[in-house]
Amino acid sequence: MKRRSTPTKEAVIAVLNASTRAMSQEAIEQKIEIEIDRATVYRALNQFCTDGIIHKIVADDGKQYFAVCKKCDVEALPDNHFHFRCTKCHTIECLSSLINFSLPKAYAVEKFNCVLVGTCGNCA
Amino acid sequence: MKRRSTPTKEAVIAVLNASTRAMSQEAIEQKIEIEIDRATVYRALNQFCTDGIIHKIVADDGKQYFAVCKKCDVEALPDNHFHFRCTKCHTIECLSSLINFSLPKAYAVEKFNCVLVGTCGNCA
DNA sequence: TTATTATTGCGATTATGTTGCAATAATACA
DNA sequence: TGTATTATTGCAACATAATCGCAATAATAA
Ligand SMILES: [Mn+2]
Ligand SMILES: [Mn+2]
Ligand SMILES: [Zn+2]
Ligand SMILES: [Zn+2]
Repeated sequence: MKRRSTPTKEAVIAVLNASTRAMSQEAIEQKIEIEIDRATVYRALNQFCTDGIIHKIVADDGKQYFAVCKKCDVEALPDNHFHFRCTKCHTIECLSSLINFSLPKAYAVEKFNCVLVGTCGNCA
Repeated sequence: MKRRSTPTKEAVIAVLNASTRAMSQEAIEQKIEIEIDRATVYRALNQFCTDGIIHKIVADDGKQYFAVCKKCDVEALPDNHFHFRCTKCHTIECLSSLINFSLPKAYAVEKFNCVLVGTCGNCA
């Protein structure tokens, strides 16, 4: 499907680009000046995911978080890094440390969803 | 709170003990002979988690999975291992490989929620 | 300027999990 | 054994996160 540039999509990606953290739909909506419907934000986010512009993390709080994560595009597999969720300031960030793992024979990994949970440096 | 032994709780833990995989509430309910309400199953599962008998994984499909995971009780931190979710047979299993990670200064990890997603040996 | 169709807002819907409450039943103990 | 205590249960209602259908709107190409 062909893509169109719209104020909504520009606003969403602008917020993510300006953030050092992964953000939930709710957090994104709060940062955006204009009013955008929840469903529309999700549609934009899912589209960006499909297009490989951002990636999605599902955290242990059951929510989806989205991040641009500029560092990880050199990796063979997408999202091959840990994330850290701070239970105090309720943020998620992409860590630079790559994921080391070993698998039983014949297992094949396609993607990662790895979150470390605790207290971040700011909140320590 | 004092615990009581009931047919429901026995059934739930029996299913998990008999399984090599982590299971969702839905999967557990299907394995149990008797009819048990959804809320009751969740209450049993949450109680077992509180008591440290089982542990919970939130996968990238947004669902909670529960497993006994006998291997991990020697670890300092709970749940310090990867999980593997097979997108073909819709199961999650605890892997034996421990999680190696490095953190920025002053960060403190309290728990893990790490899932590798792909195709398992059976489905390869 | 016009036609095409991607995008949007809105409401409804799905999916997963939790909670309040009265009825039930497991346990302790007289 | 019989009784009191209260953990547990089933049911319905609720909560939250995310998706979907559809008609209206607007970005793009011709
Ligand atoms: Mn990331
Ligand atoms: Mn496990
Ligand atoms: Zn923090
Ligand atoms: Zn499989």
